[in-house]
Amino acid sequence: MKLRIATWNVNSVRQRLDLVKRLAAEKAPHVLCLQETKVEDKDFPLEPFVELGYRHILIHGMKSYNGVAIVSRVPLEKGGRKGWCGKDDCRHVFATLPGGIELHNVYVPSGGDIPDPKQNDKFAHKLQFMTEMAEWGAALRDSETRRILVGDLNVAPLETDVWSHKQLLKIVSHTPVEVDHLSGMMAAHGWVDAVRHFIPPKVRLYSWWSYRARDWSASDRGRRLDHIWVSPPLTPGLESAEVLREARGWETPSDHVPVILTLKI
DNA sequence: ATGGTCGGAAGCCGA
Repeated sequence: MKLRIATWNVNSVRQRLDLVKRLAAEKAPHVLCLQETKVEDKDFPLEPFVELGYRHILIHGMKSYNGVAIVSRVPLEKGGRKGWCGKDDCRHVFATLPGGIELHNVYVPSGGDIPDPKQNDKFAHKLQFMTEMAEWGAALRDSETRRILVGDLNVAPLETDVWSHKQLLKIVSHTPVEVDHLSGMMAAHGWVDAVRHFIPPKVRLYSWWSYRARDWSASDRGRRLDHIWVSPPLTPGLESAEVLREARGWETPSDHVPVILTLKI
């Protein structure tokens, strides 16, 4: 069968229900991975998702900050949550999809403003988070397991993943140390960037635009912070990938847009 | 070089 997976940092799931509905209508992903749901589990709006056919739901949220969820039209098995850096601040949920495919939905810390781990605890946390995810990925590594990692990784690794490589070298999300950590995380497990598999690295590609721009589309100062990675056994089945730029122009948008992968399983 | 805008909380913080 074909499986379509979307990842989307919604910046409050309760504020974005109409747009989730629109995404479901227009793209019909089987599985939708959300970040920054910003809601405790007891207050998560389950009903609207069930009505859209997403009956299988895994949530991991807290008050105000962070929060991740997997909602699915296909059964989810062996679901769980994982904490990183000695805390559980609701940044990782995982589940097994039909066919035994492991799916991980991750929200990497943003990292604050100052790109120096000595001066900025949030930046130190971000680097530590990626270091631990690299170790985790290395330990899991094998040649058979079909595994998918999606989420807001808060790093734009390529020069074409930002509007100006030169101007963002000292801006958190595109500093060399962050790109190194993300590359390390990728190499440790042998992850393949499923989006760049289809959209060549020379092509500019963004998934996030700041709310602060007067005209996000005209200035187009975006970054590609949202990613879908797959383990090597899944690469032969990759069919297409898309970053839904138009969603940034929807009414009361998130500052991130959905990233969608279709694969044969 | 600076400030611009969201969301959720509560009388600011994190993005």
